[in-house]
Amino acid sequence: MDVKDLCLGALTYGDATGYDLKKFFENAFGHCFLAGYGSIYPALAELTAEKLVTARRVPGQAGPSRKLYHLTTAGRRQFLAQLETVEPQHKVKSEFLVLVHFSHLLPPQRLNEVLDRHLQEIEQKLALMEACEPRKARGTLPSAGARFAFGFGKAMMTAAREYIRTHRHSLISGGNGTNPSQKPTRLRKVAQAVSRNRGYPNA
Amino acid sequence: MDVKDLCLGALTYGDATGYDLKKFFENAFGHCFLAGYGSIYPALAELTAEKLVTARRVPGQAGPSRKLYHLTTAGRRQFLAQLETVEPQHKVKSEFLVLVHFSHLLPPQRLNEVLDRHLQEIEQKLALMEACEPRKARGTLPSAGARFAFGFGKAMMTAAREYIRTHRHSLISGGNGTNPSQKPTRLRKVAQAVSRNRGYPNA
DNA sequence: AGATCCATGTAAGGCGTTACATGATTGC
DNA sequence: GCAATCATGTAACGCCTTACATGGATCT
Repeated sequence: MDVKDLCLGALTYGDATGYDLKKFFENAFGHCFLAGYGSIYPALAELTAEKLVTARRVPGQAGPSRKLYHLTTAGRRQFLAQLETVEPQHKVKSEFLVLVHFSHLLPPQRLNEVLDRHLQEIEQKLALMEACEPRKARGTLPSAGARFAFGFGKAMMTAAREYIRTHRHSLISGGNGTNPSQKPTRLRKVAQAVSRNRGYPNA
Repeated sequence: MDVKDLCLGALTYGDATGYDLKKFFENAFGHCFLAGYGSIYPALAELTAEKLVTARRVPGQAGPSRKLYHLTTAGRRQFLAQLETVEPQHKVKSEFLVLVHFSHLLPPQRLNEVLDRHLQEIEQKLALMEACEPRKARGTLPSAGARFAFGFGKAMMTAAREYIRTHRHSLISGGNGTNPSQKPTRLRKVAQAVSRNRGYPNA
């Protein structure tokens, strides 16, 4: 599932410009799938070439010349097929957690900054989601799926916030800083602690 | 923060081979930062060229010829500097949530499969984490940071599981399938519902 | 008048993923 | 003997990110 598919999906809700799509992605998928203009416009060009969408120029109007994209029947069919065949992955890439993992190598002040900033970001995103909540916002997205995905995001962020709030003390109390007085952990032991790992592909 | 940095970080725990590093990443960062051999070996080669690590061949021994990597002083210094300067991001890319968002376009059976499989995966990862829990596993990683990062991952997965369990009914009850009887949502309206979006970069 | 929004694109580069290639050793 | 584990690497490809380039319209 790439940006092209996401565009097809978004266009099931109606015609839109590349610019609209970006905004839509921020509102509807901000917590689970971001895409920038640098991905969207090339994606739309390819989709047009594949006849999965059609482009219609809308010159007059307010603002600069726009290009309204429209989902074709083939495009809709392809999207539905895609939905049935992709294996739904859920990946987290968190430099934040890596940093925290190594908090014993961090100056306490920096650690606090990192923690505070992360809490702030969570608060911010939560507020943003609140603002375009499916049920009450104008231009509602009423589908049960949209509500579920939204609620999921909110649940995750709330849980993250709670965890940080209730556990951050454990990071600061355990006298850290530049103190190298711990008996070194052997990496190889840790690596082999759990042998047969089903669940992680090679590559 | 890329795979190179992660390797430096792991090597603060002691010397290791590329193979060990992969295992270590799975155990310690499986829930927040995965890396495959295709990233790790090139990363180690570059780090060696930059003199941030040194490689020592260990020929005899059991198994094939191994290369033990060792963090140099410069490497350690660079890692510490990195920890202080990187901005800690936390990104989620979830095709799962996208799929669920569009559940009204999915056959109910497929939806259930997707949900069940995701629950299964959560359960699996939870079990895996349980197995290499910092406190009780051999080769313990005793740092408060490691415990925090671990607990965070567990909290997220538990929250996800609970959310899916308690809300999945809302996806199935609302008669979906191939029923196109809803008044169409205008995408442009949704896109513009929340205007000034602080928090998402352009690009 | 200046900032911000609307709007569309291109180009290079970065980084990771996937697939391929190889081979010894250990356990069943 | 066969499968799995240990072990190291390469090469191509894919996809996104970042930066650049441009310009009218609206709001303050």
